[in-house]
Amino acid sequence: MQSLSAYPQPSVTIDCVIFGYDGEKLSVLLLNRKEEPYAGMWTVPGGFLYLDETLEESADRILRTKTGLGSLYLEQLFTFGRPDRDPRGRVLSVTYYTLINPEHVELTTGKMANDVNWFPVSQLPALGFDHKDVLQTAIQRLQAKVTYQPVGFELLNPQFTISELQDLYECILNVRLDRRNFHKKITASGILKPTGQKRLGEKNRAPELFEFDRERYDALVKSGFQFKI
Amino acid sequence: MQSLSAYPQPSVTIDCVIFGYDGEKLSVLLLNRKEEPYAGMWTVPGGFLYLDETLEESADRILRTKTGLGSLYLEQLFTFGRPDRDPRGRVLSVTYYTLINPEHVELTTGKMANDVNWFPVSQLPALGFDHKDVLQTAIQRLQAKVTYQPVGFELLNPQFTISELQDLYECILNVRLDRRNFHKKITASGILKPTGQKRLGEKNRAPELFEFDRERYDALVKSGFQFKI
DNA sequence: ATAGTTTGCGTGTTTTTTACACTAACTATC
DNA sequence: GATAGTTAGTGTAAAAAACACGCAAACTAT
Repeated sequence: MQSLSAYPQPSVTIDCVIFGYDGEKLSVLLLNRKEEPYAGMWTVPGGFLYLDETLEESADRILRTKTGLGSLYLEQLFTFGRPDRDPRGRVLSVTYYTLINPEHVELTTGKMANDVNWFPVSQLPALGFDHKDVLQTAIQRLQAKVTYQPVGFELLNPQFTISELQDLYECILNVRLDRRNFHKKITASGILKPTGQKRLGEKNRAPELFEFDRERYDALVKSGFQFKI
Repeated sequence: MQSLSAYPQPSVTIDCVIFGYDGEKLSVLLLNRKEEPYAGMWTVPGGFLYLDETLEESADRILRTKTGLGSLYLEQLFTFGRPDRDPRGRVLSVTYYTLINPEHVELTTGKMANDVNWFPVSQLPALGFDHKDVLQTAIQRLQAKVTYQPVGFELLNPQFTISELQDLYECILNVRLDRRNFHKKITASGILKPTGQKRLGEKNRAPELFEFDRERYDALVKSGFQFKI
């Protein structure tokens, strides 16, 4: 059995695109780099893979260390591998992405970075490495995914109104949807669990509060159901 | 600027799932391994990444060397990275997949393998490494993709009949479609270019021959068109 | 009580999907 | 060269889904 060291070995980083939705706009979490290369520039949080951890474990560790976020549900996005993408040498980047509600988490700037911050996807700063490509790929994937799977519920409070959900969809897809048809479609889909409660206190009719019915959703998926907006 | 060698480096292989459709069934190209680990078992064609080539260039080189196939349109599938997936040590696998017509290509068994052969996806042999997972992921991806993008045309002759196209879709998706509705839908989509010719010689009405109109398809995609079966 | 606002429900219209019938065109055979 | 057998191509009606709205109900502010 031939030894692995007979073959040249690249370095591998795990980079994570964290999308955030604050009720108004879609943002992404970026780190300001303290070290070369690209010191002072912004990048998606990432770090080198250790040899004894899975890709997902690595992503979790890196996010905890650099941003204070942990236990996120991450989905693999793409592996970037242009030979010149890192000036230090050959570095592959296995990327992951997820969606969170920025108001539900607390950020901690790890000691490797100058700063950690949210940027609206419509106003991104200059990015280091090939992270512009990474973000573009992530946004495309998110848009594609959101139309046929109920992602996005993580971004809302556990109890939310249909209008809040609609705002989220409009924001991610960058479209405008008819309020009444959205209401009909989403309630008919069977994945919203009515709580029977209302949100009072606003200066108009109190909307009903719903929860995402994951059990029901999983059951529907099993029997061939396809979520569609 | 810190050196890359401060971090442990895994090995990286590129593995390719080559689907083939011969007019009847969906198959996949497998190699019988000559060397340890998993000598004598079947795996998807793959090899180690060199440091000066892109991931796609690597895939192309590996396929040429091991199967004789070159210049295929490959799409990235997933990166597998369980720490125990290779007994020799930490090896990531960046996987690619594509679809070809086995009758249009000639296979060459590289000197690293005992044999190269097609296997129907419904009758797979025991597979080395985690290639069972790789194939399962690839089939799922292919099925998802084929429903909203016109992949599959590569598997047919440049000129094909609508029935041939339908057979292909039924085979990949493993469903049965109504002949007349399929005909209507696919001709209405505007991505088939009529050739005005017919295929004679069979013992029934001669069907019209079509070509895939890639120009028209690209134009449609640009203006927001979504192909759907 | 009333005005202002947003929610929830209803309804008619258009488009898409589905199911199925029938005729046309080709080959093989007598 | 007529006829049977087979698959190709077209049509059409019903069902379902998508779309475009109207309107009353429910809440707050005044």
